[in-house]
Amino acid sequence: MLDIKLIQNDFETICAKLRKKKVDEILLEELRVISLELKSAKLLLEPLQAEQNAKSKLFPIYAKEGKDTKALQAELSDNKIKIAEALETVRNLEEKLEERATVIPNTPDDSVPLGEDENDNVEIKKVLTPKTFSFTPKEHWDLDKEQNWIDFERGVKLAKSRFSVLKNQGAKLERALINYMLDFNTARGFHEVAVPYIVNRETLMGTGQLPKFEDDLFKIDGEDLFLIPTAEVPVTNLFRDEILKIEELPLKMTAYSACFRKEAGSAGKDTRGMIRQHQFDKVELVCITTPEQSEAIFEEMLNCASDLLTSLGLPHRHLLLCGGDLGFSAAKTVDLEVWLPGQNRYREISSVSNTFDFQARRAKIRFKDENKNRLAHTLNGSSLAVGRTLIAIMENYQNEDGSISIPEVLKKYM
RNA sequence: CGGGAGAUGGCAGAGCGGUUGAAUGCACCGGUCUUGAAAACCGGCGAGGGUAAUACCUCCGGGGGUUCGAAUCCCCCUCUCCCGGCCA
Repeated sequence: MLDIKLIQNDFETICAKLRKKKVDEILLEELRVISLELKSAKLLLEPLQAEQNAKSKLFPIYAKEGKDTKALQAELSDNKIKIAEALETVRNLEEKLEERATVIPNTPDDSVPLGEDENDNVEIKKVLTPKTFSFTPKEHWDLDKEQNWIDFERGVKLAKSRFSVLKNQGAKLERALINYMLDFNTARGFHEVAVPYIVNRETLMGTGQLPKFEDDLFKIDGEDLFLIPTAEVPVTNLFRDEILKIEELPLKMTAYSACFRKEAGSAGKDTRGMIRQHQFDKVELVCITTPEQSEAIFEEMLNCASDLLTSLGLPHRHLLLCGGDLGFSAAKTVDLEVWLPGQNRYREISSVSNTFDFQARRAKIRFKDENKNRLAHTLNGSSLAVGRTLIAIMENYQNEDGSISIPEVLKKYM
């Protein structure tokens, strides 16, 4: 959530920043007006409450002195009605403010380039050169005809489209990748956690998926519970409503989880193969830091994911997302795109984001700094999307006879 | 899913209608003492809003109600624990 004080005191700056994310200024102006109305409504309410509190305390004193309380009681009964009215106004405004503030995205960092969509993202660097094949490399679904690692048809039978089944070496490679990734991350000081795949509304509010993106989530029928779209949600919320000790920071965590996404709005996109599924595996990095540390930790997370790809021998590039392509909660995001020789293009395989204090404000994740409670910074990044890594290995490690080699680092996991 | 008990500050745990935002203990922070540490003693120590700083307001699981006044009384919900059933 945005800092309402900034809306009140530095409106122009917020507007300028959110222009990068194409947020309608009218929404912000509305927010500003409501917040000011709320402020004055409270100024009306609080003296009434103060009076009620002070005068109510007179009753035991009057009783001791044997004084009559009739008049006082009448006066306070009257005041009570005024309080109820003023309170009603305050509550309505609070509700309105909450409703509007929670759907405004995070402000982009100054380093975020201007741009409309993914075409305006800025390539920072390429890592590893794609190898040249002496034959025409196949796409993973063609390779699979030979390998029989992925069963697309029966995935659909069991659930619906965009579900698949892994078999044989495919299933084993998936498992090997998860273990390898977790080991890689823990060697770099990230602590492993295993979290629930089903979370409540508050948790999803905390990281920003709700209230705005409910349609993208699988909801449990009859309960106010949802399947997680990423481990970022439960892991970040581990510290919701907590005040951490500054010495504990940065908190560096890594978690494997299955992820569930409705992929609403991506009809017709990536319908072939295993690129875009309703259920996929991912190993995630989540950090909670002080504002002072967050920039450095962001680089550390990015390097971790990039080095992981390098260690697997997978060529990739770093893309700095432009304002138009930034996610709701992110202030800054670098995507990692892996080279897929079969598709002859780079495809997203990781996304590392710094949300600054946006999620921390929503989730009330603070730390104590010299007796003061300050909002923490939260960061998240994939390291990596497992299914896409599997595909990348298939396509990059394919041989002319249709067989697939296993990357050296994974051999001991197979 | 059935029967019982409960939810209070970082933890433990009082309070059960009136200067109680909350006793006490532990933990924590500062000080005295000590070569240093421990012990002992003194002081501080929940969160959010508001203010230049005070005042002041809100919060005792969540929501509603009774009252001049609620942590305390009533209703609903959620969660936790114990007993039984079911089950990885």
